[in-house]
Amino acid sequence: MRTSGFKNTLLKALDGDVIERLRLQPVRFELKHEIEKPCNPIDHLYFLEEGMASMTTTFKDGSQVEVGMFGSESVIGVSALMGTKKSLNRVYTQIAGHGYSCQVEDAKREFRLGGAFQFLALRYVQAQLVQAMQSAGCNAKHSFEQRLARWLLLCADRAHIDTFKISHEFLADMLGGRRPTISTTAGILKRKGLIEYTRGEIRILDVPGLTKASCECYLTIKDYLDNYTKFDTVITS
Amino acid sequence: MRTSGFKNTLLKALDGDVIERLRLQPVRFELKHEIEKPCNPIDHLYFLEEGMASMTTTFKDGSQVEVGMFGSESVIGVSALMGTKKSLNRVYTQIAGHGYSCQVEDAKREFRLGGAFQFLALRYVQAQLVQAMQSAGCNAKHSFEQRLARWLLLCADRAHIDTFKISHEFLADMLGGRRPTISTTAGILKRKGLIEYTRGEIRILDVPGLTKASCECYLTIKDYLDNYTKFDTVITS
DNA sequence: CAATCTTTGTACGGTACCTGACATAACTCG
DNA sequence: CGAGTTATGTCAGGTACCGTACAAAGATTG
Repeated sequence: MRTSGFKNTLLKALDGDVIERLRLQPVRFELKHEIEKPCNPIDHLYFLEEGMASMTTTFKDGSQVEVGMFGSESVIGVSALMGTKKSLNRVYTQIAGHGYSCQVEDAKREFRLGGAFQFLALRYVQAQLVQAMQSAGCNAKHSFEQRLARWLLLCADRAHIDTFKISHEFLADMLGGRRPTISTTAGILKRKGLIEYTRGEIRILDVPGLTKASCECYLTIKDYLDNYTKFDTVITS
Repeated sequence: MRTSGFKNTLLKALDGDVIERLRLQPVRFELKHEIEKPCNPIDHLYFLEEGMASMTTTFKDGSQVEVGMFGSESVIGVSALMGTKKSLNRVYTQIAGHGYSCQVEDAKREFRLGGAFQFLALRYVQAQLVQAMQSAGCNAKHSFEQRLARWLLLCADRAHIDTFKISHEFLADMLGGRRPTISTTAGILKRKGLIEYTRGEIRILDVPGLTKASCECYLTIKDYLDNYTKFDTVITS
């Protein structure tokens, strides 16, 4: 019997000898820690075991919008394997947690072998692309209520928890809206009995209900993130 | 002296022996031809020499939003190299043109060699990701006028032309808006002297002016698409 | 426990875009 | 050249969200 003990989707799928070659180091991720800064060199890849991090695009005026989430299914920094030396976007911890780090050189060496690690890393890049593309469509067409519901559900799935510390202010930033809009929208979901919240903390009460309040984007992204390692994932609508 | 004669960024950058192994076939792309259909198997990669194609996400209600453009800098179907068997999105010709096709098996074989083709394909995937991520942010935060200007400029850059046949109806679909909104917005740009148009045809008159009317997303995406083959591209803001 | 800071509730005028409808103009084909 | 089709102009009422402001309530610090 071989239980690797990892919670991370990628690490779980890799053989012991690959894991050894990656020379992983345990890491803790504190709240609001900036894992990648735009234009800064990427020197480590990170595999989350617990917690959640967001990737955002930042505009010149300082505003930002979320374009992807990282949880225990993710690798942070795969773009380094794609030939990019410097990070394109900001990535930072939304929910504190822990995981493993790996030197870029070790990851690149393993990637070049063309085995399981390459396969999984490429599949994960594809998953990131799906997230970004679906977000692009979603942000153009769906209401705040739908998008807030989508965000809460995806966040809960990434971090495997139903209660998280997050302020309306931050949610507004993630969804590309204003804080008062989030407050009223969250109020609507609360009155519907789908969530409850107090100062700085939100709890999901009714997942099916919230799924119904969200747009199809939630399930599209969830399905892909849950199944991207499988050989021939197809998202059927 | 070695001039390959290709206009496609990737093909131009590849050695003759790689080109031979890819066993390219010339292809014409008719207007509104669907190059990839969602959930359909990908069996060819396409390298555009002239023309422009859009990738869109399609929602259950049939509406769609553009998430990426393909021009002479692109490869269509790279996700097949990332381990995906079936297309995730719709890709179709917006401006008729021509290029080359390549069997997925030939491309995969070449990709596995880990040489220049792999390098360039991976860089291009990264470029697609940048496009999708920037679009996600742009769709959330920028006005229709900015986004329309951005679209026209990117389209002109992809296809290397300043006049193209496209209806307001299609533009509305691309940007995720309604046709009347496009008509009024296009009217504004026309009155500003930045573009002119007649039934089904738009011409860009003033590129710097249109750039000013667009958002920063135009230059961010353009810079990346223009330079993704270079070793250490950094988008500095 | 008072002072301060952070987070949330709420209100209000303004604007961008939607929804739907109808009119007009241009191209296409018989 | 007339009929049908497709593309654009425009309008009017409605809604979602913005921008800003201020008040209230919970947390934190001295």
